[in-house]
Amino acid sequence: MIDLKALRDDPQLARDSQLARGGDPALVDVLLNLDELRRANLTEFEQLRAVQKAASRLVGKAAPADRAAALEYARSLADQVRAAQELADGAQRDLDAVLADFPNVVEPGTPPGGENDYVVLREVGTPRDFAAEGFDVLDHVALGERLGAIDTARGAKVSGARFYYLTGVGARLELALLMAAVDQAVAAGFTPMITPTLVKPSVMAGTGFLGAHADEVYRLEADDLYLTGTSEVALAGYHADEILDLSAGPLRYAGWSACYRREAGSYGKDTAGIIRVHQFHKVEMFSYAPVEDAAEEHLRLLAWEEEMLAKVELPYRVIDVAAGDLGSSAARKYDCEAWLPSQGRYREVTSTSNCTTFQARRLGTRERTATGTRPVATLNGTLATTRWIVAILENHQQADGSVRVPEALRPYLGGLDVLTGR
RNA sequence: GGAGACGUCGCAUAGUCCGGUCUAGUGCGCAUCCCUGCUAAGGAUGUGAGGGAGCAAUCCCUCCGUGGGUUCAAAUCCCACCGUCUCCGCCA
Repeated sequence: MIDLKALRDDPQLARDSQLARGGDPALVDVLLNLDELRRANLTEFEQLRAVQKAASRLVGKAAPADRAAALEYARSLADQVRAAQELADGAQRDLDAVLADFPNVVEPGTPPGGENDYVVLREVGTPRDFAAEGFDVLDHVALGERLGAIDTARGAKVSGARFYYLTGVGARLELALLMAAVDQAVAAGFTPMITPTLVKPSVMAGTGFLGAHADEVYRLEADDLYLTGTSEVALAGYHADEILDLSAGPLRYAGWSACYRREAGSYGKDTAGIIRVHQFHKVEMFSYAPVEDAAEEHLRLLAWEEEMLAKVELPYRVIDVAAGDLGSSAARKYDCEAWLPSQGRYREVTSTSNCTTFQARRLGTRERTATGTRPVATLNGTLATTRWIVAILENHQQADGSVRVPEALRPYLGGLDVLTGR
């Protein structure tokens, strides 16, 4: 939900945002009109209601002789009050309906346009020249098979397409990677969390995942619960309806969870291997920050992501995602994309979003300030996921089909420095 | 799954039977000030959230788990739901 007061103060900002996203700027004026109507109706209702309350109290206090007259007067007001209330409620509903679908206002400076209009901020590390090294690149599917690390065939047998087993060193590599991520987060001051992956509709809606991409989400009809695609949802819901004290700086959580995605509409994309799957694991950073600090915190999250990528020694680039590709809750998003030798291109391995107050308004997460309370900013960013295994296997493969383990992960693999088949 | 108890403005509680004086009381905690001269005690005032009017003091509306209903009037009566706790059963 966006900030209506800010919208009143500077509607142009929201119009520009809509243009950058490829949305309809006229929607801003629809919102303003609905808001004005709502406030007028509410004032009307409140005035009538005050009269009614006074009249009702009079009935209770009236002397027996006056009681009948007082009662008659009080009764005569009831219909008007009811009508005014319905008007006010209706205006509120109309406003909420439009507001619910209105995406966050993008941060000034965000590249306009759609999926392909991202701006590359930097490239870090150099992709290996496998031709110069004298061997052909294997993709992660082949490597996973050789190493006995990934079993997609049996994943499909048991659960269907886009499911997989991590086996042997594959399983160990994932645990090592995620543990390394948790440890890095803890060292940086994050509170580690293992979160619920089934959440209520209110939490799912509050985080903005039931907007345009609602069909991406698994829903358990019988229980009216949603399977989350990221621990961001549970971490955002954690402080719902709470008033936080952020005077000592942002609250930071590192969530570890399984993640579930329907991948509807991605038929034919990344069908092989484990790049795009229905279930995976992720360590996610999540920050609650004062709005003034949000942009700065966003860059810190990005820096922690890059620190983690450096640990696993992957070449990557950082992109500033264009407004139209942001998703409804984000005001800005940076992705890190690791180089995939088998595809000869960069693929997303992290994503960090500044949601400003969009989620906090819906979830009722505020902070106390000298003058009262106000919504906080929420931010999230990937620290490691199952998909990283793809990049690690491919980038660190050796001529004999074995895979070198990045040094930072070796302690988590009992000192193992090379993954070999068996 | 079965039985019972309970959900009130930070925490703890009063209020609910019998609707109006609840415009939600009290204690603790907290804040400011006063007194005191000091690892004490006492006193005064204030102290939930959201929305709105006003330069301001201040005032108005909504919220007593959630949503409906009855009524001139609901914390209080009715219905449904959610949650918590205790005991039992079943299962990791």
